[in-house]
Amino acid sequence: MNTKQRILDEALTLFSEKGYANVFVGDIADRVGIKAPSLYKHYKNKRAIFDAIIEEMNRRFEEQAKAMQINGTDAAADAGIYKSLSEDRLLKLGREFFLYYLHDDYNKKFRKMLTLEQFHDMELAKVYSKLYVDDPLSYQGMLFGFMVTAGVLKTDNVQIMTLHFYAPIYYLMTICDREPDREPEALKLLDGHIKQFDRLYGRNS
Amino acid sequence: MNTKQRILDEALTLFSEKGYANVFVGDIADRVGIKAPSLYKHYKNKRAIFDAIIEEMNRRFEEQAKAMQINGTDAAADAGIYKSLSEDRLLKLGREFFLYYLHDDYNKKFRKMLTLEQFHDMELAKVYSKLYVDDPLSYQGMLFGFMVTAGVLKTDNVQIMTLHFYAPIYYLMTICDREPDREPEALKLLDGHIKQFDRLYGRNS
DNA sequence: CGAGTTGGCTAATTCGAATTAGCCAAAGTA
DNA sequence: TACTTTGGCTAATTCGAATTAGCCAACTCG
Repeated sequence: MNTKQRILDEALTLFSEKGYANVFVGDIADRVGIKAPSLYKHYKNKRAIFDAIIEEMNRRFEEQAKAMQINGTDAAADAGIYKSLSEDRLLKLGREFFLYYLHDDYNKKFRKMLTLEQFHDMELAKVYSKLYVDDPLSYQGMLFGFMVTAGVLKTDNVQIMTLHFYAPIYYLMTICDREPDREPEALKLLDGHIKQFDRLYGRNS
Repeated sequence: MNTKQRILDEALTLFSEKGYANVFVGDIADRVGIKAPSLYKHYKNKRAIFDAIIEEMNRRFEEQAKAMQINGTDAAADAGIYKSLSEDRLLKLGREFFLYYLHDDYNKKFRKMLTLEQFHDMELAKVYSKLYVDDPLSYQGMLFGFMVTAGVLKTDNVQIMTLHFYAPIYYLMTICDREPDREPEALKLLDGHIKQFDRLYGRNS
């Protein structure tokens, strides 16, 4: 009954593993448990499946953004919560963020798919940059801005500080996407990174 | 006469732009200025072209590694040169490294191609990680190790410090690969990053 | 010189994958 | 109940792209 959605899910899985061009309509159909021609009852053609995935991601993303904005303004109003930020807490937050993005099935697959398709047209490049480069940076930048105001972090350039926090996380994430075996190693580095970050920028530096 | 090499060059260009699966043998032939079937006088099939590109990269890389090893041991012997490292000099080095990797035609194309193919098999994943993740980190880690010894940089964890230096460079490089228009922005961030890095880890921090 | 090799070409051939045609049963609905 | 829609299937069809066959001119070197 929800075949239409199942098609998107299975297609995303396949696209994220092999890239759009290497996935056959028949592969998707197989995984859904139908025959290739049946798939055309739901989508005009292969490309439409891909486009629907991108659209779904946009939809999900906007929901999430809305939710985060609410959190954000709450947080701004109540800057007090940042004052209590200890190294342990920063560590926990960083790790949670990392593991969520890394393991969340939908995020992981979508990110891998976009990685493989990012050079195909400008629009996809923009989506990639937005989701994995610019938005995380500006969101974290906002949080760090509060923390600087609250005196928990010290810097005269929040943007660069945020880059110093996020770039290693991004770097480690790409490693894990490519070689999942290396996750333990990456997690160890992540901890080292955040601890060191706290030492460099934290209250008592 | 050097058609065989021209094929590799044009194929690399195309693969880096569109990915292996979206490039037709005829496209490559067109750019070389021959007909598709003629191409088979030089390579057994399309895959063999791809493999030859990878092999060539391995060859080039080993040459370069050899050259760097010589430089490396020289440098170790003469640690004095690191003592004179100023912020300006670090900035210049970082920027040169960045721009070289970013613009050097062969590096750029090969990196983009691997980006698109990295999930197709473990071997390619390994090549990617080696070239753009592990080797830069360990090479720069070595240099920074000397600098720490020389007292130019201060840290109790060279590996994390190196991650803090390299991850932003990697992050900015992926932006420029995806959206070349953003290079000016990336260069500004690069400068900010290196200056801040120097302030955080440099002699007078 | 003259046989052989090289590297190009045109004209097939093959083949795999996307898509269409057209049938049918079950579910929904007037 | 009878008509329509939905979503599945099998059997074409189409078509594009990789590869092969087989021809030929130019170069190579004994």
